[in-house]
Amino acid sequence: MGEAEDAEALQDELRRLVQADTPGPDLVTTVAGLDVAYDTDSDLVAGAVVVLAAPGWEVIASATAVGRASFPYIPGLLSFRELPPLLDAWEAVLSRLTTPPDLLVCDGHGIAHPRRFGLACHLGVTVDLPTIGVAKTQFVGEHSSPGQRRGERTAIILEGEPVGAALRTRDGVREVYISVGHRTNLDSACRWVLELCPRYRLPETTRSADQLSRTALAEARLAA
DNA sequence: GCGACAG
DNA sequence: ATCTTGTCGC
Repeated sequence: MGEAEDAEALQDELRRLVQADTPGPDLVTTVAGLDVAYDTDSDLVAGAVVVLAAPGWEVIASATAVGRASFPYIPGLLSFRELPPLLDAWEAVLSRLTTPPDLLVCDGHGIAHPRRFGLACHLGVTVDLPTIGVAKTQFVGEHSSPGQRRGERTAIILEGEPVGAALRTRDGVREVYISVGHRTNLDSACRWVLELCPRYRLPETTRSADQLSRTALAEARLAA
């Protein structure tokens, strides 16, 4: 059995641990954003985690982790490539906080995945906190085009099941793709994403984590 | 078999 | 993912 087959089998096992929602009032005061940057001509990777606080989304904590890519990019197995650097950065940022973030926003999909276990699900069951996936491009399923106004959305359907939403975060911009990761629901996910997009198409968490991971990678290249 | 395919 | 600043268009 190859690495890919092992990884797929693990996804089918871990999928059982995904929880649909966290009961109780969904107060969100801090949100984490996570991203990974890759070097063009080496296996250097940099994971970054930023923590933003409502309502202004200022960065209250952040951490990065530089390492070597240990798994290739294979559609459907992205989490096996990105989780190592993300978890390293996650541990670092947790040590700088007194309270864990209320929500983690991932760059990629959650259950909108061939085996219903994308990056957001894998990260969620690993840290056991609410996670959502916010992807810039579609991966699986079909959906109609949502209206051109901010907040409009359509369902992403995979094999007859709703697995996410194509959400317009700003008037007239291309939609983003939202799906549940762990311990949350699609309505809450879309609401949080809209709050995180007061000005741009992508959530402030995504923008901030993306920028931090790139600068961390650039610094690592100089040192190496 | 062929093409598509998150980041 | 990555190559990359200013610039064309609404």
